[in-house]
Amino acid sequence: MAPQTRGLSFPKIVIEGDSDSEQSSSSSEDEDEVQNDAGEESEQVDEVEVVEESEASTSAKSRRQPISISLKKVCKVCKKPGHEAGFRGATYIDCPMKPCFLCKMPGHTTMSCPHRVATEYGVIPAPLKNTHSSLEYVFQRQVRHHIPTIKPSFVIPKYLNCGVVRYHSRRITCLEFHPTINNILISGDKKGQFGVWDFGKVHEKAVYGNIHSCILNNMKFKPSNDGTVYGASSDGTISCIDLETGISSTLMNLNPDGWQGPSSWRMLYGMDINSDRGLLLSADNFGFLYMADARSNNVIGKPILIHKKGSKVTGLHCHPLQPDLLLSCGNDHFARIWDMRLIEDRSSIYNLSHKRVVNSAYFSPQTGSKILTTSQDNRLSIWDSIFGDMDSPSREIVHSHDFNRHLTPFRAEWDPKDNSESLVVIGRYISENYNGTALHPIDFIDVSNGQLVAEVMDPNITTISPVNKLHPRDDVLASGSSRSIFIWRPKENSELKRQRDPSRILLCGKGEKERKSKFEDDSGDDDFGKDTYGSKSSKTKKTNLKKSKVCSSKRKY
DNA sequence: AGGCGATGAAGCC
DNA sequence: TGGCTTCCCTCGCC
Repeated sequence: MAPQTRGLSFPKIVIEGDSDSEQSSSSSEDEDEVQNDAGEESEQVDEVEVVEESEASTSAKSRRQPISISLKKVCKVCKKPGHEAGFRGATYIDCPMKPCFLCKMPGHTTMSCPHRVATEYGVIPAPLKNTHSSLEYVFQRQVRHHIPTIKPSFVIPKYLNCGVVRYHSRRITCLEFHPTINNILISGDKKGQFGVWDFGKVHEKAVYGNIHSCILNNMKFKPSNDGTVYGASSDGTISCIDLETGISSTLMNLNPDGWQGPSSWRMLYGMDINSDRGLLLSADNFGFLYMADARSNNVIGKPILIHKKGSKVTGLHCHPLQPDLLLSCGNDHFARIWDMRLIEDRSSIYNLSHKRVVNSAYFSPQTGSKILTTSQDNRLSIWDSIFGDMDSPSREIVHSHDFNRHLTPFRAEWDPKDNSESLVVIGRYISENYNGTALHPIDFIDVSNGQLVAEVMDPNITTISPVNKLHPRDDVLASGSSRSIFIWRPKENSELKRQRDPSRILLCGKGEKERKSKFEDDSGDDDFGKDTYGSKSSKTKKTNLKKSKVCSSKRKY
């Protein structure tokens, strides 16, 4: 990470001997070092002590002491000696001086975090569901525990079916399934490029690069014409794209005068369509909501301040059944509910408070009675309008998704097919050691009880998958990981041969020809896993490959 | 293979 | 409020 290297790039190096202070401060870990050094005498000579001190004391010490260079290893996180944080093999060791990286509470590290080891993964029980008497407790524990849940088990698309590697030239920022044609997936990236992919035919794909000039934050199909897609971008425009031709027109432009500096450059993030009212809604990085007529494509009215002035509105969602309700979320740590009939500056009817930035907020897809939010405090929150209230979430689920730079923000998404409105998918930031490889799974969580239903991953995909979308009709998951897109299905059986067909994993971008020819060489190989997939080439992961039987190739995704 | 940087928010003064 | 520094598992390029 850049800040780490920056912090250590110009250390003051003190050349000193065994000063009194040094000896007295030596800890048990220093003793370990001594033991190690005893074995390898040559290392002792090369040791360099890295200390942050003033120039004066540095020169004074160097004058006084005979030259003996010693290197004391310090933790790269807290810069203190005695322990080290970082990857050991494929397992990340936390700095014990910092709060837990997962739940943010002090006193333990991620390794021993109760939210990581509990069977009910990361669950904070709903406040209203707590037992109030011992009798109730006995009932809950001994009777209710054995009552099976009355709902069908979830179908999890957990097998990698096909993918396009390096499809986009920058990281994926959004994905949408076509509302009527089953195998069409559209995608947007950080550069503003727009992709259309027929994952049924795998090879049929197109990327259009001249529509937006920077991040394509959100896309929506036009309800009255599913051959048209709207796109909201950080270039401040909403585009109207024809799916067949890739030809687009600009519906809205918030920066008609071009670049006048960062304080005036408007970027559009959240977007949704209210088909009952024929409205296209979008919101910007200064807290304002914009509306346009979805039929005439004309902008309607003035911008309305819906979040803290100057703060980004990260998402918008219209209620699936009640056209008068709108949900928004933003950098002001709130998700807010609005009545479209009365909407004006700061007129929200509910404000759902969070501890950090809210990445997304969605009504449950069928009844809209629940709200799911993803916040950068590493918690998913469920707000239940029937069995709870809007003052506090009816459930919070601790889940690792708090990385806020260099990755597309994580957004927990409902499964639109789940009638119980409880299955949710979200990518995981923190990695786990799976057979010696550090992987970042895509998590399926049952928000009715907080349990982790499934962790979806493939040993060949070592990058984080922040963008995930479940198909509106089929048991299909689309995931966006870095510049690549993957399709997952629930069964291997009949798909097995197809899945192991290398031609179902397309390689694009730089080195495409070379890679393709290599694939052709490999195509005769029965053991697909051995030679057609690869893994990361970083130091930690390379060592892991020795242990991993599957990942033995130099090639990577 | 290692350094670099694109980036965004929090927290401090 | 604004400027500056810091920040724990990125990722791809040079």
